[in-house]
Amino acid sequence: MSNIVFMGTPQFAVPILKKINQKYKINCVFTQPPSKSNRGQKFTKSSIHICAEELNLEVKTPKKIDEEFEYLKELNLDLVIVVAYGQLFSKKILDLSKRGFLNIHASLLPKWRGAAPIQRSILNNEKKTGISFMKIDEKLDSGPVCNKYSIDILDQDNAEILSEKLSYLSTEKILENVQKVLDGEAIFKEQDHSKATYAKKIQKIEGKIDWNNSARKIIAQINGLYPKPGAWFELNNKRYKILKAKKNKQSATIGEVIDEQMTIACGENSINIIEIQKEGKNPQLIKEFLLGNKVRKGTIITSE
RNA sequence: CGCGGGGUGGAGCAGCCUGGUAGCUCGCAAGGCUCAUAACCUUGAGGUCGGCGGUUCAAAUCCGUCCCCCGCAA
Repeated sequence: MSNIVFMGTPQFAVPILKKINQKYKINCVFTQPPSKSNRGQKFTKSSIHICAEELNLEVKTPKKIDEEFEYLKELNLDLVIVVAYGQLFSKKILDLSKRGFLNIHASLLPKWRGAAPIQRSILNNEKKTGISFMKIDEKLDSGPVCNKYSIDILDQDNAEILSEKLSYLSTEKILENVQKVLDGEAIFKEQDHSKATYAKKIQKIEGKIDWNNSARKIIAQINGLYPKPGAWFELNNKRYKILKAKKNKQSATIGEVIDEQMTIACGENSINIIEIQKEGKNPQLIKEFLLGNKVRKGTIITSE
């Protein structure tokens, strides 16, 4: 019986944890500590935290992983599996596991190392992305890779859908990779560091739509930032988040509402809004939205 | 106690400030027009105005309280 610890935090990692739990005994699950968040500043547990409790697994939530050095050492670890945990590891910690720390990263490394690979790949209008199984070293997503699996990015893919697809792909491939690593049969190859690019954390301001951009770019922005933080604009001091949209060939003055369906002109072409959310309201299909919100043809939406 | 918006027929909203016959855009049903229609015309059904309590001759509207949804911020 191997000693395995799982470390992860967001929803993306949940199906993967469940899958591993089906086959292996997991000694403990590490995740980020509950933080004050959301409306009313309530303490919120991470998705993995909740899942681990449901699976009756032991949960540890150190602010800094080093706090649990002794605990991890006692476990006499064979393998640590890391999926979007959110902390870097020191050499001291990494040396505690015989087979190292196996990480799933949601990009085709060395491309898009870092925090937001899924969003960045869509924002950048890329055609494909994927997942990489790699061994963690001290630097950010720079360790050697043993397997990569790619997937096409479709026009209708937004960050949520793509995340689900990649998460699903990960669950399909996780067991065979874990087994190989445990058996010492996995072959890890050094990344080509000269080709590394970084997927910086998403900042909320990136969601603000600049209508001078092309429709293509704006749609990438809408899809890449769905559902959070979302791409938005302001009109009459209210914030409107565009959840789904598609490209339209018409063009007009930048930011102009071209028709009664709220098609909005961009720097190049225009976009048809499919789903929209006004601040304080639930998301609505554009048809429903327009029944109660009159946005007249000819209105100019500024990017200020 | 982080800031704020909202809960009104099946859907989306207005009305609330300045209490006094419940309205709009749709949907639905029936009929009409039409070669025909998602178009147009006529008629109709459908609402304890989130719950409870208070003020008042009278509360969707004012006051209190509770429940639920959401945006921002972190």
